[in-house]
Amino acid sequence: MNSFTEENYLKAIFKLHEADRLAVSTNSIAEKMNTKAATVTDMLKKLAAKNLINYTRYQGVSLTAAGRKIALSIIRKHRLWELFLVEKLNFRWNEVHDIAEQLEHVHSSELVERLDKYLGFPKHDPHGDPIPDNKGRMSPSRSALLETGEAGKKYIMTGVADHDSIFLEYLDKLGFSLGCEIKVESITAYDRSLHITLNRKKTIHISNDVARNILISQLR
Amino acid sequence: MNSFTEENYLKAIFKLHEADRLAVSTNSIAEKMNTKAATVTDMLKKLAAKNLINYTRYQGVSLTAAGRKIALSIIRKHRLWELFLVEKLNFRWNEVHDIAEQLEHVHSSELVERLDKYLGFPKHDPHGDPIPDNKGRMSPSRSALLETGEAGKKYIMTGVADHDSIFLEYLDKLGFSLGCEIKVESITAYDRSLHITLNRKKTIHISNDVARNILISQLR
DNA sequence: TCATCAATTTAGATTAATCTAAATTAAATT
DNA sequence: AATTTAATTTAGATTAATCTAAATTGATGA
Repeated sequence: MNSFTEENYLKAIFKLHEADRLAVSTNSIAEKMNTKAATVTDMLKKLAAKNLINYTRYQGVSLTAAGRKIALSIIRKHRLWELFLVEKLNFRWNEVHDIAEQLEHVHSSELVERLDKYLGFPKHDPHGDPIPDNKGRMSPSRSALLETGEAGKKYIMTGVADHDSIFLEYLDKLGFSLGCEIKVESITAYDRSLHITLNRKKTIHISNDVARNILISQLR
Repeated sequence: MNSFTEENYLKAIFKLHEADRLAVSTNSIAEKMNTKAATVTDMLKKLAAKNLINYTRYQGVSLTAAGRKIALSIIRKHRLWELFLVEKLNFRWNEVHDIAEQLEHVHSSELVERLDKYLGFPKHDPHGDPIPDNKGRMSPSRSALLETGEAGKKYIMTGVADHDSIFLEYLDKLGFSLGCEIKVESITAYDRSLHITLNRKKTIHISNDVARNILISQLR
């Protein structure tokens, strides 16, 4: 069995690799995990000894098949628990991350499968992120960002790129929610801020910073 | 915040004190926690330094109000999660203990309160044990043991004294379940084994070992 | 009362995860 | 190619939880 810490390192490496498809550096892991590079090096040696990562000094790391499998199972649990918290216990989408960080480390494959069934074998979590199935497969979720939207066109919100609670709460307040319709009315050339209409009801103005963190798919 | 380990020690001390109302000995804790006495001594010093237990060398320990509060909150979480697993995820009563041992250490009072509400503010877990409320209050559960039952009388099963999975599975197979009606038909003087009828349907024979681990209340 | 024994504690190590500071290496710049 | 710089690793400590073995203490019973 692997410790919580090991599981968290594997998850971090998976996510960093997902973000930019390169070999993952020691420093980037240290930043993500909120520790020091020296600590990361020690852990990398340990994970390499367990054949969970490919590691050569100074060269960065990648996950082995075994490491990837563990990372995906943690992400699966995290996202299932997040959905449980929102759907069944009525938490809001900005309140569930920290609790799911703990729940994701509960070891019981039976529990995960039953939770999955209880939730109706969902494909996405409350932030629109895909939930891996028990084989580690998940939809690639190649969504576009709202900042690439064109004036006059309509989109559906499919997720967020920033999962920070502050950001999510702000989106809530503005009226955004997963699946809402977003019509781009106009784009300001100067700062790339947008005027948009949400669900044909409410027209608001958002900065490019916000638009860059909202995932959309085209509505035809 | 307290570590999982500290929480487990507090829970163990609470349960040992509950069993026999005496000061709890180092050895009994070691046995319950599956560690060595020396390890326990170290931990007792640590818990005493945090004012969670009253400890004087060679004298055994008791919980302070603060320690008791933590122990009860862990037990509350454990029992709520067990009920969730049985009621919502359809686990059987002998499958939930190990998973609840993990879930009980998830820190989030909001989560516990919402879970409690989701389950309808239950008073008992799947084994008939009382669930402490968020103030730490719980019904004393002063049940009698089936071994004290009298021939010809009827009882309701209210819980079990032994929570071992093997025992629970055996009870299942015999047809016992929480709330079932038990009529004591006869008692064999020699070995104190019992002939009983379950739910007016099925008459079986059980040893005193089994009867000693079933909690009942009189049916009037 | 005093010797004996069982329970408990202390002493000294070990392992996992972390740190700081120093050393090393690879990459970038001149 | 040589030098500088930034990233990474190593060295050496620290803390929490654990262990074994030795020492101590309190209780028991002769």
